Amino acid sequence: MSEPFSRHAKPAVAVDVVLLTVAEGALKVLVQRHTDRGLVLPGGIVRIDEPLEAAVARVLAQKAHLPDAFVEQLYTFGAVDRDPRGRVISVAYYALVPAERLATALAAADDLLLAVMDGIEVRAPSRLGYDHADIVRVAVERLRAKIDYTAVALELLPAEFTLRALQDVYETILGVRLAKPAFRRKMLDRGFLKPTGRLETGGAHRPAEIYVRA
Amino acid sequence: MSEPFSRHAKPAVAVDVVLLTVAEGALKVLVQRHTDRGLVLPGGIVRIDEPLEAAVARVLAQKAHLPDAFVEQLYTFGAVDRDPRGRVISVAYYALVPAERLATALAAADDLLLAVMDGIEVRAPSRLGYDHADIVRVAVERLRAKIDYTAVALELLPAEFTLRALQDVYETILGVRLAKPAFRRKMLDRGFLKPTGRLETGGAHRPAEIYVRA
DNA sequence: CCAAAAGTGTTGCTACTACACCCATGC
DNA sequence: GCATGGGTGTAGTAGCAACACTTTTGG
Repeated sequence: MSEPFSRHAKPAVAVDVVLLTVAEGALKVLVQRHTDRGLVLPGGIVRIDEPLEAAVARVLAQKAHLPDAFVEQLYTFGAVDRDPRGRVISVAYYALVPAERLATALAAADDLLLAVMDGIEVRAPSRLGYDHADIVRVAVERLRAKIDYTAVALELLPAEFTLRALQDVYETILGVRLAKPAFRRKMLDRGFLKPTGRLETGGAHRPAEIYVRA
Repeated sequence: MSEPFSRHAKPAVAVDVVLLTVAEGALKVLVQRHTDRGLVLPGGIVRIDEPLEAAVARVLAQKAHLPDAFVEQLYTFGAVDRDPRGRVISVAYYALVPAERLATALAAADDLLLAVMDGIEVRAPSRLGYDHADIVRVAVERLRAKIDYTAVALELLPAEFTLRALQDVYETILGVRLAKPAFRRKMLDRGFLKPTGRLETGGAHRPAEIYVRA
């Protein structure tokens, strides 16, 4: 692939990934320790012959050992001074993954951790570098908006789940308590879910039915 | 501003603008004649020290003599082969403008014209170059989605307008006929509109009240 | 008075909320 | 049996669509 418009100095193009998951009743973001910038989102420079989605997949595979995940483009951040090293335009993506799928990656890489969200702000353990807190904010706002007219929440759960688990995901993301009967009926009416007929076991109460994605 | 990551070949970054307007009962998009690519969207390369929104404003000012307009980021298109001259990543924006504001620009520049939309596809007078038809499709889908939970439609009308004119804009964009009483009440209940008390004149029928944005 | 379009009132349906209740399990 | 959480039924309400109707202008 040739290099066009080479008379002008060019910005660098990066992708940054906001990988969100729900664990222990909280929304969390995958971040990585950066030597002199504190915590930052996983990301990387887009190669000259690499599609944007391929760059995202590469970042996810390298950093989080995730060969596949739900990924969607979020927004492109292009402020001139967002990176002190020079002009870097970042095409941000967000990814949704069930918490279980991150366990091995977190155990293997000691520079990765899950930062806890407090509403739409990253709270623990510290602020993010660059404009990455802004990017996370936009990602959570997008997720909150999408959650109640699409089935994206299912990306945060394993293949089989109960309605209670799904409701917990909604309540965690939206930061509100929802009424159980209304939630049940809304979800079932939409047709995103399919009952398996099988039941959960182990609780000291009536076992819940197990659902899968329709 | 320095140039980081200069060991690698970099993609060029461009902005492309989908400027939409409603005129003569049709949704139209501003396009420009390109010497060897047919019709294309107005756009330009982002300068090394220029924010993305500034590049958009520059394009709109140069091409359409619009110093200000409603503009929102749409999506970033990064397919490797989308431009045969080389790797160009395009951050697409859409803009909404009342048709009257385009009259002078269209009269002055003979390489600009308004292509007519047929649903979400550009119809007349011919196909667009590059992947610009895809970009327009995404823009119209976004507009259709936003129109019924935000006040963006008002950007397509002059400062003062009647409910009938607003309904025409909705019907044109969505491609459906709407019921007048339902439309009236929905718009008024939302609080986007403010009645002026003044009435339209001239029609051979009861004059309509004039509204402005709330 | 008539045509045309603006604007209103009324009814019925749908969807969501709130609340009360019943069901199945472990202990 | 009791505590716990899963699951259902029902009644009230808010929003929206359909339809019929009234109002105000020009001719």
